[in-house]
Amino acid sequence: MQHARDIQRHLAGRVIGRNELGAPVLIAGVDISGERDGVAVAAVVVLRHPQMELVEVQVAEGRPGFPYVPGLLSFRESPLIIAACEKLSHEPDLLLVDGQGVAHPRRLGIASHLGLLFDLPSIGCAKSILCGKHGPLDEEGQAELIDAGEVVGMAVRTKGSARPVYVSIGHKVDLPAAVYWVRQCCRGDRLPEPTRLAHLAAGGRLKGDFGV
DNA sequence: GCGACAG
DNA sequence: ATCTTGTCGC
Repeated sequence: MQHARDIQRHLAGRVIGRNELGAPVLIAGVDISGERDGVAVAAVVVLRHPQMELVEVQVAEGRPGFPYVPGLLSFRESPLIIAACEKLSHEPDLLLVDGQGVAHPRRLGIASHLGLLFDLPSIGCAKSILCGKHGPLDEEGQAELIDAGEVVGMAVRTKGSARPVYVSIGHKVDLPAAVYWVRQCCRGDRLPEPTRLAHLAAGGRLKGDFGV
């Protein structure tokens, strides 16, 4: 599917890497579960900073109309995630995504793609690297993620001695702000609360149901 | 040509 | 993503 890659190269030029994020109050996290009999579940949760209390949860299920292809994740997951987000009654100030932002071969990972579609500040926080490499983490537990000579993200140790997560710009934020907010959202877990809870919700294991 | 490869 | 619990090591 070469066309999908052309779309990414085109949209990448629209990503805003300047920080337009103030102090977000409503932070949304999105994630999608693996298929069950061909059906996947997308979930979006909205938390209120700084208490990180759950404000809203919405889900949407259906058949991913696109296979998993490294680099084309958004074409597989975005439709269901968008369906779930359209049910929200709360408009988030920031979107946290389980996946890469611009730390992507064509600089348009799913976090950037969703940020553009919703015209919302977004941040990508992935559990592993898609492209790029980095040296040892510094005293802050961080190291720049570099691809083709460009700093595309940051490896960030968010908990104890656990392996780092990979933070990158989604849209309308800069890297320092992205790293700052990911750290702000981590509550004793390696992954930020928004995406962690979205993951649980997508798997139908979010305790204390929210009318889902 | 041979690997690497978000979820 | 998924197969899968307790266990070895610092």
